[in-house]
Amino acid sequence: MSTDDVTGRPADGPRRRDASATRRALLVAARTRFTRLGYDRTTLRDVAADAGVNLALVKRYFGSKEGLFKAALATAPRFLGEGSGLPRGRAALAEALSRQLAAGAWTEFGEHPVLMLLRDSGDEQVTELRRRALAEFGRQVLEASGAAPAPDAELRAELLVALGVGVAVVRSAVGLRPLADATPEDLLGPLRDIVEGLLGPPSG
Amino acid sequence: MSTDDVTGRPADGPRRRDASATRRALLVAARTRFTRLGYDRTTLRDVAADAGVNLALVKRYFGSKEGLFKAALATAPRFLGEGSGLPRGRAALAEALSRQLAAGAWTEFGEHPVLMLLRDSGDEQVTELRRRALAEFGRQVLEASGAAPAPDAELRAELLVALGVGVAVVRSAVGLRPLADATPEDLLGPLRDIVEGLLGPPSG
DNA sequence: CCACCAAGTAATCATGCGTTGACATGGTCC
DNA sequence: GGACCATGTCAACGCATGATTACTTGGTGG
Repeated sequence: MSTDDVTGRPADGPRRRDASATRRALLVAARTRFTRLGYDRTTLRDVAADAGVNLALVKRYFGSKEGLFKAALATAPRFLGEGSGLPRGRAALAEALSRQLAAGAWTEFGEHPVLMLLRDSGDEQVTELRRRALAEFGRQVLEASGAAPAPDAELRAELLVALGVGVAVVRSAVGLRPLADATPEDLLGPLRDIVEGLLGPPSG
Repeated sequence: MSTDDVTGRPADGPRRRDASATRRALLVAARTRFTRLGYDRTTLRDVAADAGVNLALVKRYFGSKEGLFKAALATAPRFLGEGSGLPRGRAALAEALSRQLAAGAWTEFGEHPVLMLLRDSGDEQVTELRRRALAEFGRQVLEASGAAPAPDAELRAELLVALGVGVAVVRSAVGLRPLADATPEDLLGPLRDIVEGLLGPPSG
């Protein structure tokens, strides 16, 4: 398998015996490979090589491949909002969405971070983590949109989550054009229309 | 690995020496496992066991695992439209979408067929197939929606494709609720709003 | 300077998997 | 019935990979 040079390794200077740096290097390399290649196609040997570190150290610091994967997953941003929550109002929501979806600078992941979130290690615990992360995002959308208490408001919010997931997949993993090449500005108009259509007439 | 009994094997009667039936059985088993588990976690031994067939026969009939995968992929429906194209008009489009996305009876795939389409074997040729299939779907959407010749009409159509992909992923692979439990009727209203928001005021 | 322990290394093990080739068997046509 | 080919079976190989163990190295505190 052994795909080479997925990440431009930080070309570290002569760092010697720095445990936390080693940990960090492994994590960065792991995120990139897991995000791009998925769980199975990511080999510990490649990750260790990318990190410039001995293979056995992933056992020392993360216990196992699964442990490394979960640690990498735990560093995934909350997709949108990044903890700070989504901006209020639908126009702002649409804009935040378009920015996040079109951003190209995911150096820590190599691709859109939501792909890391979708990667499957086969562990049910991981599936649950993913579900929770996306549900949380749905909640933020619901809240940010100043939702009318419609009975299907939650469903509509999750459709927006699904849209975000789909766009990330189609852009990063499929490369469908023109979607894959669209800039935040290109995306903004259509996304605004979707948000307004989905969530009802503008309210903020 | 060896997950067992992913598919309720057809409990075939004493079929003996029927090449085409063997081929078909392998294909059905392969579709289910590939769709549910992905390429890497699907083992030929499990597929053969599901099909009630000897392992070496996949070499005979499909040459290799990659060959089996491509054959399985080739049987994936065109996602929507199923060759016949999408119904004309936006209301009909929204309805077709909601039906396809909410359908539960994908016995040949075990999950929504779009997941099969997203499965990655690492082969670039497969990526291209996928791109083509989704692009084709985008074209159908564009055409079915009686698009105004807006400069970003294509982009908007592909956003609808992305939505479909995202919903399939979030429903089948993530299990986000309430989205995962939504019926076609539940989906219809919100989808209609999205379609109309995205594609402009109703025109058919 | 020395002892000690964390950090790092190298070699090896165990296993699961795709692939392969040699062999058995059934059905069909002369 | 016998030859012949398609169909199906069996056992094994080779390889990649995750895991593990025994060992070395370096720096830090006494």
